[in-house]
Amino acid sequence: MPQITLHDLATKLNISVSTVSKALKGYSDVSAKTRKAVIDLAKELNFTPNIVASNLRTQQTHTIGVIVPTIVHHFFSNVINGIIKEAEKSGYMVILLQSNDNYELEKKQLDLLIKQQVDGILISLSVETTNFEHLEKVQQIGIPLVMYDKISDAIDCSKVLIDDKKAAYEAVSYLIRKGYKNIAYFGASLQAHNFSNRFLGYKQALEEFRIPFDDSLIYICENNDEYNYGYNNAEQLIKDHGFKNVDAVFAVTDVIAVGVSKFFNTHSISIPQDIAVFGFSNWFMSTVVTPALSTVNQPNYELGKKAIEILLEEITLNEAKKEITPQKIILETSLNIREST
Amino acid sequence: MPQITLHDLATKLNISVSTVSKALKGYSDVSAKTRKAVIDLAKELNFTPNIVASNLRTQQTHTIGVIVPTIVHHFFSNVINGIIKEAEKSGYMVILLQSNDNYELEKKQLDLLIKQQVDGILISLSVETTNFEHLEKVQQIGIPLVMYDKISDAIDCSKVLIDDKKAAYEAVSYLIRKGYKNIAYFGASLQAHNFSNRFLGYKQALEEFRIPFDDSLIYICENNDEYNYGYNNAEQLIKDHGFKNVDAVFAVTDVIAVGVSKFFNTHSISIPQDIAVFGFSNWFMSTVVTPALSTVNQPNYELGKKAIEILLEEITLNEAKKEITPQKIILETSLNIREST
DNA sequence: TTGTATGCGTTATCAC
DNA sequence: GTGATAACGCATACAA
Repeated sequence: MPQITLHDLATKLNISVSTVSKALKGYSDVSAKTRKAVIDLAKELNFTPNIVASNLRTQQTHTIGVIVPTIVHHFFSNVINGIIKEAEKSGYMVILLQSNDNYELEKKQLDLLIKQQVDGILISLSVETTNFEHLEKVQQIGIPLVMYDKISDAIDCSKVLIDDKKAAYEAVSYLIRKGYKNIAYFGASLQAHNFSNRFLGYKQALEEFRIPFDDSLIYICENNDEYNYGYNNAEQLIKDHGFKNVDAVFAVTDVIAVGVSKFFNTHSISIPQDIAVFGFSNWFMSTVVTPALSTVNQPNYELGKKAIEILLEEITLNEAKKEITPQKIILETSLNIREST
Repeated sequence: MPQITLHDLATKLNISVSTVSKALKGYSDVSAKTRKAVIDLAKELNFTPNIVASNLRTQQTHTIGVIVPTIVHHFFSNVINGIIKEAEKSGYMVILLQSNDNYELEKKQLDLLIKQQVDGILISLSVETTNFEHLEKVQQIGIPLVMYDKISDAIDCSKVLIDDKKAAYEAVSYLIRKGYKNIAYFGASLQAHNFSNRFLGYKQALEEFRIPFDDSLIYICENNDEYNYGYNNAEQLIKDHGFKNVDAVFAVTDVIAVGVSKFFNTHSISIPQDIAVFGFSNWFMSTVVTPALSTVNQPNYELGKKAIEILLEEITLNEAKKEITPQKIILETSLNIREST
């Protein structure tokens, strides 16, 4: 099944390849008659241009690379969904790579994308990433780069994210206003930009309401097993403080919060009467668990969509050799108050 | 930042482009000395071959296309994960597309992948797909095609899947042996290959144990809102039969089962004392809900991994102009018995 | 308005 | 062992 080429069309019509090319690309300097002839024949023979040849010629691949720490994750899979759908609308294909939150892998994958000559790159950083040379390299080569969710201020590029600090602040403030005073913080690695900001939001709320910060109420999960971390540390929390001296848990992810709830549920500690639980992310499951989880509603599909939109704009600018002005987009979050608080 | 080319290396070394190319590709007819010189210089200048030019020349893109009905789904995101990780190991990049269970979109996306000249395609069919010309087209063009999970026997290509009928049969048999007799079936669209087979498995188990099939115990969800379907039809089930005349629910997905459980939990129907609940797929959440859900354990990462392995084999055969013999791989499932039965 | 010539960077064939 | 040359298919500056 040999593919039809411009050359084939040209010989059949007894005209030159360049005229055929121009006709198909709608250039003005082709007579209406020949244009029609070319287009008709192309349709008849089901001609599709060889995209690889075109790529070589134009130095564009109409392909973008996306790096994500984990695919199997309600938040990220929604982001990916947003990215892919929008990209397709604009005729771009998405190459998806998973860094596994591993710095070395992330670095290697950026190199792969560079070699692949993608037109642009979207990345959410691995937790481990503290060195940014690999990202600078992308920029030096001149490939538009946009970060989403897990970003770093060390790199001057466009970013799409939420205000983690503010979101956490609002959640914890809500708890305090509701009368909760001894609020445990169930966090994840402070090395990660998002989580350290959520921690700051927690502290800010305490400060503002003049509640002393109590270090013994802080629990940090350093690995990825959030559910069990939530479950086990809920147990530890009760051991450490008894359930009379703690009246709420603010968890930085819904999965942690669900783990916490599971422990309380199976140990006759009632939510929210004995202890309230607040999550983060509005995962589908948070409505499903009993009692339904109060949580921070975080836009995920929207985030992916916005990120790719900006990237595509920058790709366009880049191809027109115009200056790119990095922008930082902060998407709105809100609180979903349900039964657990 | 102009990329280094073979030509650059050649002029710097005062040798020809073809020699440089051969040296880098390890051809035997290059003296050890020049080979070393070339390789050293390439390393020094950080030369990376232009992959697009190479693609044009070799007619391979080292890219594979993956079509999935839904990305945001615990099962599929795990499959995707398996695919991507394995592909990367072999130096292949994955272009991911979501059909949204829409036939027209699926067709369009296959065309996109053809145009993109991917070396192979992995597809899980949309529920709507009953016409298979678009898949035949892929085969005619000569692009290796492998189906996973949602397959069709109408196309003669390799397939990787589980035995849905057997899995359902085993689950329902287990329930019957445990003493449950009035087992409701909570299914999804019978148009889908998987679900119709699960239904057959259900019926087979009843037959074998001489339990009469009761049409009024069959509930089918035609849309995608599985959770609410489970919840609402649990309600309907109780209305229709009362909870004395039904003692178990076999749901064809965990999400449905979780919806069912939620209804029972919030209406003082105890699981499994009043009614048992069995799910399908071993979603992470099935361990988390209370009571923990018994379910069919379905390999997901493995399925993706196996599918891409076969595809890569076929790509290799294809490039060597060798015959491809389609194979059908059935992966093993098992039962995870937990608290809900 | 149309055609010619050239280049994108790599690879493969075939002389030398 | 090395190099000149063509080819992959398309796009464009320039000539006619």
